[in-house]
Amino acid sequence: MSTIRDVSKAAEVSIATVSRAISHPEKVSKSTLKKVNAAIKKLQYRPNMLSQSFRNKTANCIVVLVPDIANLFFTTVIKGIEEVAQKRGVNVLLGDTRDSSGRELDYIKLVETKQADGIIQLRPYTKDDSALPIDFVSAVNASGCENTPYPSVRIDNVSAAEEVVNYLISIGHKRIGVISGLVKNPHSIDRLRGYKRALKRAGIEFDDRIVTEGDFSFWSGMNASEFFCRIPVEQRPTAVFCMNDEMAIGAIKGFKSKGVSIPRDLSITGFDDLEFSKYCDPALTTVSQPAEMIGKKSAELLFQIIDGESPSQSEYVLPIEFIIRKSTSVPQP
Amino acid sequence: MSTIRDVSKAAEVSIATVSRAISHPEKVSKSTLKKVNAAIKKLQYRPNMLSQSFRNKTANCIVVLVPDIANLFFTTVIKGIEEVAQKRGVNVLLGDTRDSSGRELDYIKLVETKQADGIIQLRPYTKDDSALPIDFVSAVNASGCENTPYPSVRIDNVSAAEEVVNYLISIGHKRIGVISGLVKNPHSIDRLRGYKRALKRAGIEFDDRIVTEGDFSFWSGMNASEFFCRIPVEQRPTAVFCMNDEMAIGAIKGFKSKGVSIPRDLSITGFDDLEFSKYCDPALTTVSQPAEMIGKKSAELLFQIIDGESPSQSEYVLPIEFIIRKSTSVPQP
DNA sequence: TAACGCATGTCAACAATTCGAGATGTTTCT
DNA sequence: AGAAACATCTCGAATTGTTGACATGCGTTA
Repeated sequence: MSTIRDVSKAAEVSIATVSRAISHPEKVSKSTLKKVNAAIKKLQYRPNMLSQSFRNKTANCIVVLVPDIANLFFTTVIKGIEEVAQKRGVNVLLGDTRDSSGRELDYIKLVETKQADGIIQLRPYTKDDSALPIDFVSAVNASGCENTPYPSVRIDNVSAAEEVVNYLISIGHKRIGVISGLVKNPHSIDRLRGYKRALKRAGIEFDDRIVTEGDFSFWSGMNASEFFCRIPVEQRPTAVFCMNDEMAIGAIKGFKSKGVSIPRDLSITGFDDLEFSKYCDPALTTVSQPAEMIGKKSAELLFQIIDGESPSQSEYVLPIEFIIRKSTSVPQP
Repeated sequence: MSTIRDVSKAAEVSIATVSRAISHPEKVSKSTLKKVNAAIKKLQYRPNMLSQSFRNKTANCIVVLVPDIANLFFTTVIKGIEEVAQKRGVNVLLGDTRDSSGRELDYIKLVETKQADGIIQLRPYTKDDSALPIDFVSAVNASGCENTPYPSVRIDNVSAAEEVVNYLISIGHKRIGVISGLVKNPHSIDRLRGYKRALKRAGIEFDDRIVTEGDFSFWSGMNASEFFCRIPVEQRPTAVFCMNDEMAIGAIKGFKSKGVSIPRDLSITGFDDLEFSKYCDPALTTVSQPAEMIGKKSAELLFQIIDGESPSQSEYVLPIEFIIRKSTSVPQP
């Protein structure tokens, strides 16, 4: 492989001139530029980015920590991140952590050892979170929750959940069940708070007997439907607030197989607005997150931090959209 | 951030000794090793990998070109790749190409500019494929097709398809339809060849009126079911060979909604064995690819190439498993 | 002719590794 | 005992590809 030295020889100029011809062509006379370009072409020269990075003390690479790379919501966020990174000529290294903090630490090591310039963490930060020693690295949290101790871009989970439940109440529901994610998960905590807030506002008492825990998966949604079917009809909720779309879709499938008609007998709402959610039967009423925008904003924020600019805001709360489709209706009398 | 120089000062030894203490501790006396480690700890020293990579002329990083990062089959292959790479201390950069050759070229540039040491391409190679100028970079093709002009790890699509169709014939089917992927796709081409080979062996004539083109998506499978329903019953196939699971599941959904019972009225087979395929109703008869093994093998192969060893084999064809579940049965008389 | 601008060249710096050489200590042989 | 041979450990210096600060040389203009 040819180096800048070979080019300088072939073009009969100094190394510095070649370097300038590449990165600051305006500082080089047209005739030399021509010579240099000809030599570059002839030798098929490609600047060694490794050396460049080394010299400039930046890796031109950021890491995105993804808990689950197959999750469609994340891939959309990543798309937003990549768009911004690409404009800057920065590579995006996807770190599939599979919810393992060991793997997460491995990726953080990349930043500590200068192989990457910063990190975007795509998971909610929990209070006792030791995984990310952020003091030494540039990091941004995307699609997390309140109280993240470092810069973040997210939605207001509390208000979003509240809006959903407010809607259910407004169309006449009084007993509203919940299929929660894992109860320790910050998203679950925030969304449950929103749920409670809406109840309180309407003067409905919270009843933990119609709240069940899932794990955000399709199957846990299906299981949860059994939980509700075991409740005597008169005590059974007329609507169920699911903390994500996957569980909502699982629940719909479960209820349908037990002869519960959605939305006639039971209204169901989701959270996330997956691609599939508008096609399922019935189309799901849900909360749409601005996933791509979350990605873009968090990348922009990270680059500000890497550049050493103190960002004007260190917490961006982006607006959500509540989408009413066919899985909700007024309760049967 | 502290450098090796700071450590050498703190430990009162030379830089060379610190370097050895880290990478060849057995060559350093115990007393110096102690001093050095103490200094490293005190200064929180982390070796600058960028500098290391630069010196060693390797980036310790490989790129995996993925057409669609949300595809479960690919994520399993990636898991296999990551496992092997991790053992070697090499990072895996996921390049989501979204089937754009422009993006693919961007990632190849990483190898040309030494930011990565090699590439694993996760898509079938087509004849007129200009995207990967492999002459200059270490590259391996994974889960592609026959006639890939550079080292590859794959299954035998032709034989796999043949095995499926042989089975359908063996249980009594004589008219077997096809839901193909895009007809120019090498996978479609190979699988269709296997289909034809099985027909020929059984003395059944090929009939292109019961072959329809999809695009490997759920929706195209559903559409295809309409295509078959429009065929008069007596000319309609008794079994349909789908070129992947997604389309098979779409087709099952489509047929069921039109009152066609699977497998009583019609047998359906898939290809890939997605996680979901054993849970769908009826559970799908399909071809299981050794996805994780494909990942592992291709990573091992790539590392051999990077190390300059000429691999003993440049084409690995891994065995598949044909899994008979509930979506196939003997045809109705 | 001094001052200036422009194009180009020289050289140091970046952080780590590695080779050859030197220093020190240990064993073996006469 | 003294010297030679050897082993072990450590160090200095060169090396890697690129960049940017500074220097140089040349022609133009005040």
